[in-house]
Amino acid sequence: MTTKDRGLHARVLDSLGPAITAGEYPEGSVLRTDELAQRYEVSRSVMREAVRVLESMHLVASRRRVGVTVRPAGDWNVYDPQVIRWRLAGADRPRQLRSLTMLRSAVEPVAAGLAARYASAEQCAALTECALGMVATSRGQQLEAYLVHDIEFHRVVLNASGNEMFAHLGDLVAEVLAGRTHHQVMFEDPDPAAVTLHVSVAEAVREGNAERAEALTREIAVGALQELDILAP
Amino acid sequence: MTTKDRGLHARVLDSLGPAITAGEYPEGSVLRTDELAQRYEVSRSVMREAVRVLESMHLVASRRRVGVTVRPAGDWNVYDPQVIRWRLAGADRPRQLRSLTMLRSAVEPVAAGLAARYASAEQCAALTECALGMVATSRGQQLEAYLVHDIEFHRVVLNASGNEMFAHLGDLVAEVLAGRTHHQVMFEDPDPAAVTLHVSVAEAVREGNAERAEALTREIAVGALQELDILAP
DNA sequence: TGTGACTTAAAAGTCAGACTTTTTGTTGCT
DNA sequence: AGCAACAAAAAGTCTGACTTTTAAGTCACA
Repeated sequence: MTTKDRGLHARVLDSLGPAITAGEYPEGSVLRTDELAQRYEVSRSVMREAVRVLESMHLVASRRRVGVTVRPAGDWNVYDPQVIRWRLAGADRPRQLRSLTMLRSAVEPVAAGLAARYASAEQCAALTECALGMVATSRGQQLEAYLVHDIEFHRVVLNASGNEMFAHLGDLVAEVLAGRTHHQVMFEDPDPAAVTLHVSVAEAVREGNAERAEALTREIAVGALQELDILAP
Repeated sequence: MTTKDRGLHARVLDSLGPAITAGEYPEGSVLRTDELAQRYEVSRSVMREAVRVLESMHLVASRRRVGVTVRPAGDWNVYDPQVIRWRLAGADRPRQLRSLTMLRSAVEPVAAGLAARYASAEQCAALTECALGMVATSRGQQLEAYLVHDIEFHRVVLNASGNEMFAHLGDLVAEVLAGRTHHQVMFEDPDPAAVTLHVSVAEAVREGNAERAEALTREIAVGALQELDILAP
């Protein structure tokens, strides 16, 4: 079962979406629903549903008598998880990772500050557990296990901020961290300093020290930016 | 033409989308496509297209033999402009404005810092123009004109950051600022301090002083948060 | 030559109906 | 009580006919 059966239209999207975000059809290209339906061997109804979804992502615009035209990349819903996944799978993955990392660097420190104020006892416990897990797996080529704890750590912080917009960045951060581990230069064990910082953040949140939590998370962010050579001279 | 003719399915969405985001159908509610099609007096095909769009926004999930079930609010694509508009039009508008303002406060300072490094000459000019426009309209009940300049100012900053994720928050910030002017206590002229800060940010960006631009924008952000009573005791 | 009104045709949009597939819940047997 | 077969409900799919919008071409007239 290569393609999970979420319906025909979804299978079409899995192919057409990445093609568009990869720039395979340049901005302004005109597609015709009937032709697409033939190409993908589905009925027009199914193709129409797929087009409607692409339209809701602002990837294309459908106009009578002209067809389905590909919109400029600047119009795309870059926060749509689906679009993000498609773009991360494509050629401009590095560029995408930079954008996402910057966003993360801007938001996470603020989220950590809020978490220090609003985190529940359970969330504090979860955070500490994650930090300890990171420490435990930080040496000896246990990158995958480390990644799991790292992702969970950041997800808990974002959730604990109490802001739904921040919380929704959890999946996005997960993608970035996974991408870093899997596609970046990541042969060695993680930076010990980063591990320590995470432990300290958990501590600061537990103590309710918002300013410290924010400052420490900002240090983590700086590290993430430096990894991608985004730094001020 | 009350409802612009973007197709039948769009008209259905204009009604069904807000109903769902307003919590009119509680989490877990089950809708049936056929019934909805009858209720809205459209064909099943049209209703299916509408459902597909709602599905892509993670507002609902469609499963065979059970129907179209409303997903928990935590799953919704809260960054989808359409969803944001629906929610801003609904009852939890205040809550929504808080979330958005927090996000804005986290991102804009960083964006301003980047803008100071990467803004083009045209963008610097536009920024200065906006700031001057704000000064010119800051007194004498010209709130609407002031708003236009304010929105444009922040949009230029976000665009000048060179980060597409930041740039895409332009519309969102516009919504927040418009909401603030139209639905908040905004009978008086804008705070003179805020106006001055905007002028200074334009200055800092022009000089390429990233740290100053960031710090000043952070002050603007603090003001925005204080307006909504989001402040540290 | 230019311009404005009229015609045409291409593509999306809409609809109705028949059929398929998956999944759930029930029933009946051991 | 547990399991297996069965029935029905709802989404999913396909097809074909029809409508609507609108870009583009055409023709007459100034």
